[in-house]
Amino acid sequence: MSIQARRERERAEREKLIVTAARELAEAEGWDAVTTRRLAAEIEYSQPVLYSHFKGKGAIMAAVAVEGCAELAVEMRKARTAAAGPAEAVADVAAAYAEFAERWPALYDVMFTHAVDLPFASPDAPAALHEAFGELRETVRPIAGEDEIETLAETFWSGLHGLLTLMRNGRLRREQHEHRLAILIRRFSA
Amino acid sequence: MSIQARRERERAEREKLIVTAARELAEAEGWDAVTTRRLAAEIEYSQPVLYSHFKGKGAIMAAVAVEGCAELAVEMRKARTAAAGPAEAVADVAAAYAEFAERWPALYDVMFTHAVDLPFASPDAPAALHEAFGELRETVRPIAGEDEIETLAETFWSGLHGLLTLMRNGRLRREQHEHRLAILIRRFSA
DNA sequence: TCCAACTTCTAGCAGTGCTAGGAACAGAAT
DNA sequence: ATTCTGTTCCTAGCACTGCTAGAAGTTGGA
Repeated sequence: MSIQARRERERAEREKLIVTAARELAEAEGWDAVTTRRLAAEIEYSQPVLYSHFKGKGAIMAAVAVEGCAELAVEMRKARTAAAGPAEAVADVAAAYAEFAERWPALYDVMFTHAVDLPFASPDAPAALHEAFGELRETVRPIAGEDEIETLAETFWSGLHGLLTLMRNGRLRREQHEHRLAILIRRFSA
Repeated sequence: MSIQARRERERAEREKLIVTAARELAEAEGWDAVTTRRLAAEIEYSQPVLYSHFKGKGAIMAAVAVEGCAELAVEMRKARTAAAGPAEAVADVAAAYAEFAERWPALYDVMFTHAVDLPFASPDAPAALHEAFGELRETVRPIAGEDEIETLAETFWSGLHGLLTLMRNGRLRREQHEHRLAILIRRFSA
């Protein structure tokens, strides 16, 4: 029994290692650099080992995405609970979201831009996804007015997401980022 | 002279053919299906011909993106000039934008999601890009309040872009689309 | 008819995600 | 101590990608 337990533990560690290596490599050199060969070399195993853990490269990316969602949820929760009031919470959570996306662009991409096949807006989405969205929902709850909360949260999220993605791929003037963020927050807090 | 003119004309036609074929293939089967081999077969020439017109696949995608921007600009202008007033213009242009993105998802992707290397938020961006953004700018001008118009346009655009992209890759509940659009418009028209 | 210039194609490179089949290893049984 | 058995792992290879060098073909003018 014990030796099988050790094996399973080691397997789990290696799986974690794969996800971490993929994430770090993506963050350092972009997702294009994350090839199965390169990733295999990074974890010092051969390619087929990856496929004994994950169905394919997409599944590895999905695992990274889920990890990212969990961390984003933590960041937003910290911002929300530390805020002085509802209006400040909106601003602080938005800032936390933007900082997260700016600090981990590759991670952010795989979470919300790349087409990883994960159930998202549905009950059987991974818990981390629900947690992250839940933070947004709780943040906008006090400023909902007559709007349906869940839908408002989706809309506010879209605003943030649009700002970040369009800026990151060069569609928006970078130096206006803070101004745009302020406009979005003001228009949603009113 | 004349025969050289004919050759240049034929070359231009073939270039147009490449762009059109790429666009149609992408729209029919997604950008993953747009390989240089497939595209070459579609236009009934060999692969290297593509490279005599464009620097690479990325340049072909960029050409499709520019074409898309021009069409989007036309759609938005129609919506804006036909609107009864400033508030209606915002709603109608937003709707036109959303409909465009929904009708041509692959085209929309290459315009604003894929990392085609085109200058965007800069003076030397293609004219079509300026026209499209100009429509957004003119639309929000009357509702700017104390916000800087260009920056407000960027922010409103981000909202629309976020709504469309997050919905299209499954991050948002599709059936709430109209509600989210209404919330965005209301929050920006106020 | 020959030539020069241009156009277009064939064939190939190095890289991708993924997988079949065999080698090497472990622990258990003799 | 040795053989057996089942698992783990790697080598080698598939069909594909974007891209390109160099050969083959075509064209219009001398």
